Amino acid sequence: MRLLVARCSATYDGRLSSTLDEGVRLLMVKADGCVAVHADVGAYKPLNWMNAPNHLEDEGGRWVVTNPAGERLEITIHEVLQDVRWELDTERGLTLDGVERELQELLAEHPGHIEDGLTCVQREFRTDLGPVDLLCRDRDGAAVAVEVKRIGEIDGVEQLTRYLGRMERDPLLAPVRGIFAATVVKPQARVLAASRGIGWVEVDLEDLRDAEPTTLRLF
Amino acid sequence: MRLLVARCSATYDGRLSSTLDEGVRLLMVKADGCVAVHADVGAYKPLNWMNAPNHLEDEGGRWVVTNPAGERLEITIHEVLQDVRWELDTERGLTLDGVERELQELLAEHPGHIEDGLTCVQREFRTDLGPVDLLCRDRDGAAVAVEVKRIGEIDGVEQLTRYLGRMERDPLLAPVRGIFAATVVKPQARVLAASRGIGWVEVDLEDLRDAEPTTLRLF
DNA sequence: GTGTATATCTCGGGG
DNA sequence: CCCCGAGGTATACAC
Repeated sequence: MRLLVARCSATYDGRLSSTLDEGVRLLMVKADGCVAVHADVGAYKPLNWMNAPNHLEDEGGRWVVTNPAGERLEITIHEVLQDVRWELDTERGLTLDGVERELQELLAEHPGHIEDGLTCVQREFRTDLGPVDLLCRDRDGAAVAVEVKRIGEIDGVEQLTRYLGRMERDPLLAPVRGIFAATVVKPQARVLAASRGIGWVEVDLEDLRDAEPTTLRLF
Repeated sequence: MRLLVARCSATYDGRLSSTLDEGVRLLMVKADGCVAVHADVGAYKPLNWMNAPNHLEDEGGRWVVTNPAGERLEITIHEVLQDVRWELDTERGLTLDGVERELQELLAEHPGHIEDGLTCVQREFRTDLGPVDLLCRDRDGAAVAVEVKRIGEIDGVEQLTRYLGRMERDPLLAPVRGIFAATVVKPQARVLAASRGIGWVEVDLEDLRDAEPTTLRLF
């Protein structure tokens, strides 16, 4: 990784255009070639950047970074304050827990937390508009499509609505009810779901984690 | 900005949980207090981070970063390779052109590029599900809701559909036609729009920029 | 490669 | 403060 602290300015032309006024910034070039221009504020997002794969033309006082998509980042370097290189790890070595995936797995294991008497038939049930998170049957054997989110917002209701529209056409499934399951369901999502006859439920991640594995119940 | 190159490991607990194996990484602390752990790959996204506002407890071999939301990032530092501080600019100094905002402004100025004879009544017309980009009238005086996107994808059609549903309830507006305007309209968005009786049109940003300001046409 | 869904998204604006 | 929408979103994954 190359860390260049410099007074610089920049222009970007690609998906849109931007100009960056002269100022002291950090230019970070990673081992994979990606370039980022950081100010001393703004979370982790750089002011300008160019991801790999790209080509960096280092003309000393001017960097021209281009990529196969025809985007172009040009950095003019007015004054160099530091220019160092370090060999860092290129392995991520990062493991995540608690993303939507885990929530979906837990709910597939414990569909009763969504609705009493619900059983899970299939995860990632395919429609031609994308996969439904859970295909279930209720206590009466009727099909129930469940969309799972960590945070339940309006987009998730739209997603479920599209899937339901497709599933209704399948005589083996129809009629299909929809349930929107999330740790939090935002107000607008509740309203939209209700207006479309879609149920919604807030589930507790800790409760799910603490729940007995269903397989053990057989013993 | 503090730039610490170190062999370190980390754990994060907050919106989710993660563990980061030991490795050589860059720890970046910006003037606003935000912390980021960068590997030598992965575009501009850090492996771990904690945005401002937060509190950094630097115990030398261990950093504990906490924030008001109760999130916690703990970094164990096994070996320091570099530890420097620089005063960088905290102004962004960045200007963008060609974002959706500009497209919306240009189309409000030149609604004829959307449909012949169209006039713009209002920008950001409020419905209780959010603002419609442009409220227009066609040559016959009928209301037309226009949703503007740089890239026209399926979500934009869903958005416009929601707004239309609300606007249809307003006797002063109904009936309301919908038009989806974007520099590019993706195939699936075209299909969905068509299936809902929503028109779509691809507009050329360069043409719009080159178009005479309508105010000048009066002279 | 396109299309779709997720993200500790980030960021900005409006009520 | 939350809610909502845009983003050069980035990123992973399926087809």
